[in-house]
Amino acid sequence: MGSVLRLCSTLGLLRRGKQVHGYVIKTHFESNDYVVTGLVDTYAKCNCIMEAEYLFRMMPDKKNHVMWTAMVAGYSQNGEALKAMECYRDMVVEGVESNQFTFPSILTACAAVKAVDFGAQVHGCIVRTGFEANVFVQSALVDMYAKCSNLDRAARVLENMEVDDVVSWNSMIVGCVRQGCEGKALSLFQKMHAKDMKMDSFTYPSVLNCFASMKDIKNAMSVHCVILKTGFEDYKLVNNALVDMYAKQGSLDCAFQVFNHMPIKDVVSWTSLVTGYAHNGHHEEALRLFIDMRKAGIYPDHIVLASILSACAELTVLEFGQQVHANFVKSGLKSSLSVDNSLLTMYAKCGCIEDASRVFDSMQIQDVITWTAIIVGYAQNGKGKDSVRFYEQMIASGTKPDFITFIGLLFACSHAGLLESGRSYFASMEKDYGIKPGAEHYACMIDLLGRSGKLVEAEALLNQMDVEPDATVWKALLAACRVHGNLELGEKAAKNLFELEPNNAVPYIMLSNMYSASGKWEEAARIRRMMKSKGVNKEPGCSWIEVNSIVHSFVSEDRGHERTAEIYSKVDEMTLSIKEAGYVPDTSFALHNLDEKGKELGLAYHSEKLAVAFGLLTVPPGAPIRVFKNLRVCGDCHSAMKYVSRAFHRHIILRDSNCFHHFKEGQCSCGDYW
DNA sequence: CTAGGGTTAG
Repeated sequence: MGSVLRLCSTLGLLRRGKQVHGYVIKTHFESNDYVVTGLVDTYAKCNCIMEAEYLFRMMPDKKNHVMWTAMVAGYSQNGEALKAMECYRDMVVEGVESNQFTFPSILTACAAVKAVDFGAQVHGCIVRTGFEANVFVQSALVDMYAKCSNLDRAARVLENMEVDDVVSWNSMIVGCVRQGCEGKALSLFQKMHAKDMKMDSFTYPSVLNCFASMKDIKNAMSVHCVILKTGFEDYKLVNNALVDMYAKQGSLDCAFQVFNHMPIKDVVSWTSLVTGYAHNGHHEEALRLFIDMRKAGIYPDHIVLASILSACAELTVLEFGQQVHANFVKSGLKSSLSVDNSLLTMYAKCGCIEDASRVFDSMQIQDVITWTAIIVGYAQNGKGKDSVRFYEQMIASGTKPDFITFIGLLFACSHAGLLESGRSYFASMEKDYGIKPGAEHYACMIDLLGRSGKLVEAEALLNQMDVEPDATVWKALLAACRVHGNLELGEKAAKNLFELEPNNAVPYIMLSNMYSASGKWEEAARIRRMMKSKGVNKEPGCSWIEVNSIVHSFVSEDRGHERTAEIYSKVDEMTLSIKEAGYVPDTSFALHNLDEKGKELGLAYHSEKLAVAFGLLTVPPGAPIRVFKNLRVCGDCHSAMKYVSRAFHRHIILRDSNCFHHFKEGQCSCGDYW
């Protein structure tokens, strides 16, 4: 019976194991130590930890050390590290001695939950009982220390080993990679070669992972050759690591090639490709691959869901994201921090701050990413004061803010015009949390100071930066100069932008407009000519709206849509009724070389107005109209939208290149400052 | 009768 059970446990044969269990009961062997140990082990290996636990507990008080070990191992192998530790503790309390089988199991459990203190105590017992020469015990120690970020102690155990054990070396390499010590990992791998150690199918995934984070394509390709030569190309995990490594390098063709040659692909293979495409900016392709994965019958896991939701967030495709959310709920997968964080971000980026907030409220635990996401989300949606409220809650909850949190927080302060809070948070980040401000933080501060009319202070802050000002910093300064009519400083900012972003038309247009506004027509024309001669083109303004999963896009005075006639008469109806309510077209946003009537006509059919009119025609009453624009919304359109939201009792959400505008009952969430 | 290591996200 013992050998049959051994076979069942090794092969994971649950049904045959249950048959043996029935036979054990029939033949009254249910109190035989050897037999019950075998059953405990079989059930544990078949992921039936409850049954294993039941049999273990039903045994009379005195259980031998082998059965205890089987139970500890069972918990550990079923991902119940804490229970494994509890069980081991009970074993020690009962006075049962551990052996060379017990220690590796309990150390694995410690490694899984990074319980380095518990692990170190076990290490003490190992030394006391003389098991430290056992190679299984040693490798488990190396792995435990490495996983608990204690590379030094791991290395010490490794160095004291008498044999060159590939398992221990593999563990050490993985530990180094996870700690960001890729160089150490690589030199270990080279040492393995020098020692002529036999690599196995576990070595390659770790080493490839190392090359992936080092972006070392040359070495990676030669290892790929070795893999082919030594016959390791049939291992799924090796191939998954290859796909991931090539995808992370941006060599999507190579990644795809390896992927296509794999006879069996699992969710990890697909995820590596999906994230590879997403990271290289091909978000649509990532969504398409996700659909292909589902068609291939692969069920998504938490990781692929988190990636796909962040692709949805990047593309602001709300309906796709909602479907992914719905499928996640239906799938019965347990909710997880990473998926919830991605859902939260997706909703916030799509302008659904209420849904983002609902996700936040539903979460059992929040980490720094959660808090940062909600802070940024509220700020992007024009509710900077709520962001600040969440930041204070975060601090009260004991979560430490990081570099990114402060970008979100300062962004919130600047968009809400919270000058004093912004100043004090900016000072606090280095003083209280030791985080050195980066260009991103300075850009927010300069934006905040600029909006508050403190141009002198903004310039002073720029001059005292200890990091090189990047384009975002100069853009913030330029925007401030435009609002406050400071030509001289504006020229300086624009000139820096011409160099940093030579293909960006925005600084040319802004500077030219600033010249026009102060009557310097010659200068304005000169900038336009300069722009033309450098071949820089203004990106055409474009707005779009998603209705029933179809995207309808419009440019200014667009007549290409099949319902053009209806759309234009809706725009005219819109204009007429908001004029009655007091709207006056702001012709300062129109072209200069037209008379008043011509200017007004030029404004009337801007892309965002066409998209909103289409929304009024197609989106059911009561539902919000969500429009996206590639550029900043024009001032006249912004004013018109406020009136439309009141006259038509509609919540209009317009996401432009800068932020979300929530128009409701004649008001905009941005407070008219954007 | 009982034991150790690998790949995917943010």
